[in-house]
Formats: sequence, C-alpha cells, structure tokens
Amino acid sequence: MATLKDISTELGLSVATVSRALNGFPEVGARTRARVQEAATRLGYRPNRSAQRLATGRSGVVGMIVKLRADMSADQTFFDVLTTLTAELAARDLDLVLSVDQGNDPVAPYERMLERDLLDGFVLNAPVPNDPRPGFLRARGVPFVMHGQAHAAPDYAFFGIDNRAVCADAVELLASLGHARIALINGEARFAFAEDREQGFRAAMAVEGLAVPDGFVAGGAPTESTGYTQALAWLSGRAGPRPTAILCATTPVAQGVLRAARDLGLSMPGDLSVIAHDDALPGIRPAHFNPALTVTHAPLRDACAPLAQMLVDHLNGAPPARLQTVNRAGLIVRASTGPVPKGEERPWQTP
Amino acid sequence: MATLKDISTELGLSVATVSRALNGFPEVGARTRARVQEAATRLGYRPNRSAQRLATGRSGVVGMIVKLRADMSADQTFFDVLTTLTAELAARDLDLVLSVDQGNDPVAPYERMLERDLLDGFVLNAPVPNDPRPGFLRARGVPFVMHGQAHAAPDYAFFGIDNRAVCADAVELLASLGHARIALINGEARFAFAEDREQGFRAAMAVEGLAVPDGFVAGGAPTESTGYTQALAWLSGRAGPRPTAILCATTPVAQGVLRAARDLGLSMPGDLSVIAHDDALPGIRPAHFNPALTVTHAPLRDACAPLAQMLVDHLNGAPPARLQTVNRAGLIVRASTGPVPKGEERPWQTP
DNA sequence: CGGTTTTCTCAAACCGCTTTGAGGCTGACG
DNA sequence: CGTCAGCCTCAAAGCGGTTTGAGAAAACCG
Repeated sequence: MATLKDISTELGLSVATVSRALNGFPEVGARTRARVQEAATRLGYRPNRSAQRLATGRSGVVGMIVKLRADMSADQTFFDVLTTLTAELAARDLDLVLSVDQGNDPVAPYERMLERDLLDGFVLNAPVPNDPRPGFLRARGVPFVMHGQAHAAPDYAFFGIDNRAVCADAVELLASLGHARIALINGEARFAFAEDREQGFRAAMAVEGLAVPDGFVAGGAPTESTGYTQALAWLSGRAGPRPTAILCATTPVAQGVLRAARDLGLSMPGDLSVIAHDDALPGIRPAHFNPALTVTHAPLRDACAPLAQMLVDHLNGAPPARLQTVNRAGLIVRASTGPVPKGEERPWQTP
Repeated sequence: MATLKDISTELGLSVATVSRALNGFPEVGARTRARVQEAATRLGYRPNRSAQRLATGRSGVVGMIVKLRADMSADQTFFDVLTTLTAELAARDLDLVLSVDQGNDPVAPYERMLERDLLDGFVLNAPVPNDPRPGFLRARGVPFVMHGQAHAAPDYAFFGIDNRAVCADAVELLASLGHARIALINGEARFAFAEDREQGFRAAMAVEGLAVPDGFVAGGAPTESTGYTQALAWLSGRAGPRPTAILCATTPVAQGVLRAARDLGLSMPGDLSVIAHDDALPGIRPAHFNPALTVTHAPLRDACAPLAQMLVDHLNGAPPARLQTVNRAGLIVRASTGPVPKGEERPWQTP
C-alpha cells in the first residue's frame, strides 16, 4: 500500500507538499496538484486512518448503540435505518461501528464506547422524554446527531418528523369522512414519538369536538399481534360502542387490526376505517394489504442521508443547533378509509 | 488525558520502560511495574488507540458485509448474528464495522472496504458453493473467518454445523416412526448449507430405502409464506399421494406448513408430522407452536463466540486451517412428530 | 535593474505508542 | 578483586500522516 512518502519520492516532492496537494490546500500550485493526484491514483494511495487520526485527532469512525430487549431481539425498524445509514455514512467517508447493549443505564454504553477511544461521534435514535444522552454527550464534548425529535426546540442536531401532525392529519381525514369514534393504537409509551402522537391525536380530536374516552388510546409493541389483540377487544363491543375508525402506530399493527376485523366479519371500509403510520419498512407493502391501507407515509430511511450530512457538518464545526430538520409525513389515501357507517355517526359520550 | 510520557516524567522513567511495564514485558522489574501501574491508574491513563494502531499496524477493527436484496431488506437471520457477534468481538477488544452492498459482484464490497485501509480482517457469512471470497481475501493476505461451511475441508477458518446430519437426523427420526413419504422444504438453493442439507436428506432416505420422487424436494426463501404455499400444494394431494411428514428449513417455514395443514383440516401429528431446523432466532418460539414443534436445534448465535475467538487467534498468527469447528445440531422431539398414520405407510413409487 | 511581494515548496516537529539495540547496574563466581 | 552474566533501563527510530516556520523561486513594482 502506497504512502505519502512513496508519492513524494516518486515525484521528487516533499511529503508536506503531497499532503497539501491531496487535501486541497490553497498553497499548492495547480500543476503540482494535478501531478500529485495522478500519482496518487496511479499508485493506489490510501491515507492510513490510524496515522491520520493520530495527527488530526479524528478517526473517521462514528458509533451507534443497538438496544437489545430481554429476548435478545432488536427493534426491527432499527436495522432498516442501520443499513441505510451505513451506506450514507460510507458515501461521506465515515465508518459506522455498532455496540450492543442490554443494560438499563442509557448512557453507560456510550461511555464504554468512548473509552475505546475510536469514535468521532455518535448517531442516537429512539429518543425518550427527558433523554439523558444528549446532556451526557454534550458534557463530554462528543458530537452527535439524533434520529427523532425528543422535544420542541432541542439545542442539538436532529432529524425528525412532525409526529403531532401525523395523528392530526389522520384525525382530520377521518373527521371529514364523518367519523366520530376514533381510537388510537399508539407506539410504546416510553418513546417521545408516541407521546407526541398522542398529543397530536388528542389535540386534533378536541379541534373536531370529539371525545376520547379512557381506554380508546392504547399502546404497545409495534407488532401484528398488538393490533390484533387490541382491535379484537374494541371491535367485539364489550368495551362499549365500537370505534368506527382506528389509527395505528405502524403498518404491522394495522395488519393485526385488519385480521381482527375480518375475523369478526366486519367489512372495510364499510364497517371500519383503518389508517396507519407507515415507516416504509422493506418487505411490508401497505398498498397490497386487503384493503389497501391508507397511511401517513414517512420512510424512516429518508432520515439517513440528512443525518449523515448533519453529522459530517457537525464534525466539521457547524453549530449543532443549526442542524435540525423536521419533515412532515405525507397522507396517502387508499381503500381502508371511507365514510362513517350509516347510523354510527354518534360520538362517544364524554365521560 | 494522561499519556505514557506523563507517567514517565512523573516517575522519572523512560516511556519505553513504562510501555513495557504496562504491557507485561518480562524485562521490567516487579517493583518498577507496580509503581508504573499505580501511577497509571492514579493519572487515569488510557492508551491512545490510534497511536497503538499506528505503531503496531493493527486497527482493532474488523468488517462484515451486509448483503441487501433488491427490496432493500436484509436477511433477518443476519441481524441476530450481527448483534451477538458485535458483542463477542467487543469483549475481545475488536470493533465491527459494517458495509452494505446490493451489487452482484461478491468480492467488490470487500475490495472497497479494504481500500478504506481500516480493517484488520473480515467475518464472512452465507457461503455459496465455490465461494470466490476466500480466495480473494487469501490472495490479499487479509485474515477472515467464515460463518458456515462451504465445502468439506476448506483451508480457512470457519464455524459451521453439520448440515448433512441436520436432515439425516430428521429423516432417521421420521423413518423410525414409520414414515415413508417424507418431503423437504429446503433453504434457497444457491447457498451451500441448502446443498448440504439436500445431500444429507437424500443420503438418509437412501439408507432407509425410501424414494424421493421429483417435486418433493422444494426450496425457497425462509418465510412463512414459502411453507404455506408449498405445503398447500403437496397436502392437497394434487401432486400425487400426500407426504406424511415434512422437513422444513426454518421455523417460519414450519409455521406456514402448520397453517396450511390446519386450513386443510389435517391434525398433527395424527395426519402429518412436521420437523424443522431451528436457528433459534429471537422472537420465535417453536416450543409454543401448535403443536409444539420438533426441531433440530442449533442457535446461529452460538457461532459468534467461536468466530470471534477464531478471528482473534487468526489475527495473532494462528494458522487458519487449525481454526475450524463443526457443531452438530441437537434433536428436540416435541409434539409435531408422531407415528405414521395408519394406512399411509406405503412409500412413494420410485419413478 | 534592485527591491518587495506573492507563490510555491521544503525540512522538521509532532501526534502517542512500540520496539530495537545499547548501555549501566547488580550480584555471583572464579 | 576482576570479570561476566543477567537484569533493568534508556535513548532513539520508526509507524504515516498533518502542520508550522522558513526559504527559494517567480512575479510584481517603481
């Protein structure tokens, strides 16, 4: 493997000039630079990361923590982000190293990774309310970007979607179709996004003048069985009048809801409207559900390029508070939503 | 952050002595070593990885390629291995960096990663017959370990299970229960493990004197729908006499088979015996299937610690041909296998 | 044409650690 | 007491880059 010195002797230049030429410094002449670059590609020169890091203090490696549950499984959505992010970072000459963690202390794995003394920064995900990680990393002076929005106006770099709007848009659509009894199967309550969605849901329902009785906002793991179980409970009518529409946190949840409705002999959207938020995970096709699923659509994957770029900018000294993006999910109306069933226009009684 | 030099000046020693004391070299006296270690902990010394790497020529980072399919999804089993492997490597002071690839050239992504000049070695997985990767990496002098066994007696380090025995054990169990019409839903034919399993299956059937007509060895993606579709085809009886037992490549496939059998009103194990190979993926509980699934059991995860250790040993100069392990899957008999149904003991006609 | 900028290039220091080769000190032995 | 191991320690040379301060060459100026 060719080194700077190889190039410099080859060309009769000093290593300093070669280094500058390659790194785009202005002091080096155009002709010299061209010669150097030609020689570099010809000799197959690749900077040695360790040497670069030693000299600059930067490694070109960033980290991410995989949170494992007790059963050793990880969040399915994590891997979609992981793979895309890896590719986006690689395109920007950054490598991503993983670390897995099963513990309860949210910052300990970050601390351990920092001790390995390899990382330039972190990508965080799945923020929770009052997440301790940003404070910890800022105190250590470690750059990071957050996937997801924990609070209004954080002072760090993040990419998120407007989770209040996700539910508000869905409620607005359903209300315009005459629905009054709308229930929500939210994500796991401990995550910030779920908190935001519930707020958006309740606010939009209030705007429409609709009640949300206790028990018709549920939460749980983003799985088919969560949707099935919860929908069965609601639609059996034992908990009071059936909802005429159900909002689902994810498309697998919606699959469960659809199955429950089918099992109960309900037609869609005749008897029940279903709408879900769609993270656009690979291998799940809401458009091919039966009926085709109406969704708010915001591919998780879309966050990766912005996050990668933010992290690069941050590492290059950009002020993190400037590196913030909030996307809005798009509403895609398909066949799973329709007008409220005749005779079911009555809202729930306010408790 | 304290450096070696800080310690050396603090103690009036040279950096060389301090380095040796800390790294356990025999030339340094016990008293000196104790003093150095005390000072190191007192000053909070941490060796600078980059400097160590620059000096030793090793980075402490190994790589792995994630193969993405056209739909951007990755093999589910990959992530189970990935997380466990990451943890096992970290325990041995190695970091794992990923690279994603969607191309057709099997070695190109490895080449690209090598160009980044960051890696000490690779972990490969999912070998195919005549896999070109080992040859490529050996030619480059890059250490690697393989998860899975591509051939009899390769000359590189690998960890695998005896895939012939997986099917042979299953066939032997079923034959002992009187089954004669045994079908196989194998994994994707392009992988080496599937080839081995089919060989094991056919060999064991031959030993039992049982025929395997065309069409009763299928293959496909390791999914529930593969199992459902294939089982439906076989069990409907349109393709000839039903099999009385079905071997499945994975537990999700078995789930599909169970569903198909239920849909057709078949009882298990009364009308049909089912057995699967169980990779022990998190979140899948064959013991809780209905009926509880008989399996050959070999957690993919079990490969990770041996692989990590092999890679460490290899990096430390152990001859790779010595670093080979073949595990044997355990047979766990549960409720999905039983005696052949009365009147169904007749084998298929040899074609 | 001499003097001053500007432009380009270089040698050398440095990052923090490992490793080599040499030398000083100790004690045992003759 | 002189000598020779053996034990300990040291200075110094890398590892492969980046960065500084200075000098040489070229361009500009009056």
